[in-house]
Amino acid sequence: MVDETKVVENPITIEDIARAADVGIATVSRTLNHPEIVRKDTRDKIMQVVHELGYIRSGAARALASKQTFTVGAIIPTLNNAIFAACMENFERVLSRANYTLLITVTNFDRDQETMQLHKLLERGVDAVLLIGLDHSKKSFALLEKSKVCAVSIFGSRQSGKIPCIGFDNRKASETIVQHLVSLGHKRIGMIAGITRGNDRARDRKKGVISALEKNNLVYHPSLFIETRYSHEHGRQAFQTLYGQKIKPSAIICGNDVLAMGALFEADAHGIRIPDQVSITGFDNLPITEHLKPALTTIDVPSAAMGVRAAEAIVQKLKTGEKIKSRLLEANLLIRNTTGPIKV
Amino acid sequence: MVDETKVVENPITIEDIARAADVGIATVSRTLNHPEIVRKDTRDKIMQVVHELGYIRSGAARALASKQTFTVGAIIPTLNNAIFAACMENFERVLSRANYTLLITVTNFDRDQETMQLHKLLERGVDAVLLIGLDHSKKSFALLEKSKVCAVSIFGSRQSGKIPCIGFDNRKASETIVQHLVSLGHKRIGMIAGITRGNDRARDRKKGVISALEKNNLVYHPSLFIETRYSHEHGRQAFQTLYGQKIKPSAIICGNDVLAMGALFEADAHGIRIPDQVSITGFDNLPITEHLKPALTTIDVPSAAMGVRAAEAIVQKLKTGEKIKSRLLEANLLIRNTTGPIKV
DNA sequence: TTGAAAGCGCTAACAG
DNA sequence: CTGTTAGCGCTTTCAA
Repeated sequence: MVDETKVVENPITIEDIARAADVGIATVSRTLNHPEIVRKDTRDKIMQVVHELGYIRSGAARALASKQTFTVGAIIPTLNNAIFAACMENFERVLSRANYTLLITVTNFDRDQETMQLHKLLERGVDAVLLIGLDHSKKSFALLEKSKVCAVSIFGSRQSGKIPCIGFDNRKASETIVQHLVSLGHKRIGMIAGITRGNDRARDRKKGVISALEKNNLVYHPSLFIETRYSHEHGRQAFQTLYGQKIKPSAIICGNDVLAMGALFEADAHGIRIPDQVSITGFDNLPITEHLKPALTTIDVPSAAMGVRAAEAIVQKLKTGEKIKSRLLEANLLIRNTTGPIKV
Repeated sequence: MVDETKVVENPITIEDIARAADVGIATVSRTLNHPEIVRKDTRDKIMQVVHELGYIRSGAARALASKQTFTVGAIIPTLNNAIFAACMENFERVLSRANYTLLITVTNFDRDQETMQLHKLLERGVDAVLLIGLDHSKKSFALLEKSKVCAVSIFGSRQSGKIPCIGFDNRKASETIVQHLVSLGHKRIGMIAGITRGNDRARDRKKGVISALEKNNLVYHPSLFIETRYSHEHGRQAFQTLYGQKIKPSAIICGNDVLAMGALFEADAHGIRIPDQVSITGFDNLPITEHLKPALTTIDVPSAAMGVRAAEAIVQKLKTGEKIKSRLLEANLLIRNTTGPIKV
């Protein structure tokens, strides 16, 4: 704790302002928090002093006295996927406008990590927490319940009873993909899924594919279903594995766009024509996918909307106490050029 | 402030622990902060109670009493560019391991916005601040100076005297690109630059190109230099503009990879062969660029390294008071397949 | 409208 | 090694 730099970080306090403006500290506090209940001239005088002295309020003291930090925590798997980054960007923007600051922590898809992060956020006194999906550790749920902190989940499908969820139906979206493929005549369908353990979104996407397969009386070939981490490289590798099978799938559904792009790249590298030889689908609709050639058929996940809605709901709740309602947004299939009729 | 939900957020306090463990509150505080100076059995007893009661420390009270929040703020232009997202991911990881939490705010390349965000972070009592580049408002610098908060800048080139900078030489990197192009015989070189106003990185990259052009006795055609926002769409558009000129450039240098990809997409859409008809270069080395076909020639910006180094330096400084040294990291040219010899 | 004063929950001397 | 106590800077009754 030896540190000459942190001496008197922000020496000037509300008392200094009060003294300089010749008023009581309560009045200063009031003009800062509820200007309308302070007479205009005292208020003006105070604000002038505030600016002159470059006063910066102590959030810590404020939080301690008021039990509010004007801070919201988000616990996300990673920032390395544009889908989360975009979502956070919007989430932050809305929060920021309402004067909240965003605390971000990353779990790297590890639930225990998530629990620890949640604990830390709670210590920091966040007024609300944003979580991804519904798959959380018992301890996390216990913490949420005990702390009674305002919590919202996004990206998830189910209307979990535990915390309100502003998401979309991952499973249904997957089924839409299968339906589309089936309508093109595909029968032997494979999948490059994300790791489903501890990830309800990945699991729902996979389940959706399997159930839609069965609904269409198509056989589900476990050997054509690979689970792998989200990266271009893993997508490429998985594609190679699938396409290396004696009986190749005519269509490959990918758990997200990153995986799909990996598959596309690998196909391209081997001169495999898409969609003539294999159809490929993604999931997320990353901005770049529409520019690819062929443009990726994918699910348009409402990531920005979820970020915005979640932030709005949180701000609303924090301001008025209005309960947050779960809500399912649209996630539509975008048919582009990586899927096509099966060739006989 | 009417809100039945925020009643008794975390009712249990250090006093409850002290009482339940039959010790003084100071001892509880000690076992939580400096366990080594507490006798093992009292410590154990206390920790047991802590876990039993699910005690969560009040960061606000801690901060108020100790003048430390264990919180670091980052002010970045956007999360929508993978280069920043990746950098933040690494920054957060290192901070998190040292028990710091990351506060992220986004400016959307607006300096006034940045100043406001900085002010907010300072109110929140961040122990340190991360900034992008060296181009900040006077007010921002004043705030930094006055608050004496630990600040670090990344992505910048210059060894600014104001705040330590862990970056790389944007200008030199640009010159390398020109050099490469010149060695391939290119003479008529254009550029799709980012908006340089309020953005020293974009400015340095552009300056580097211009000065290298002059060094090589090539003429700088202002009409071949476009400044535009960072997006695929703007890249495409700018490419179209440049390639629509009566005398087309034989090489186009892009201010970042997003712009370069836009150019690539647009060229592709018009059947313009890269690099046969035009050479194109990027800047950043986004993960996807190596998978593109043709793979993008670009500058390998050490974004992850900057995130890690900055976080390490901050943690070090906060722990030991050790001053943060500015440092320039390597940013090398990656010659891939979007650049080739000029055809006569 | 304003001021005085009582905490908010914790850390860090200080004394034992 | 442990307990007592004085704040940290602010919000918020409660009176005036």
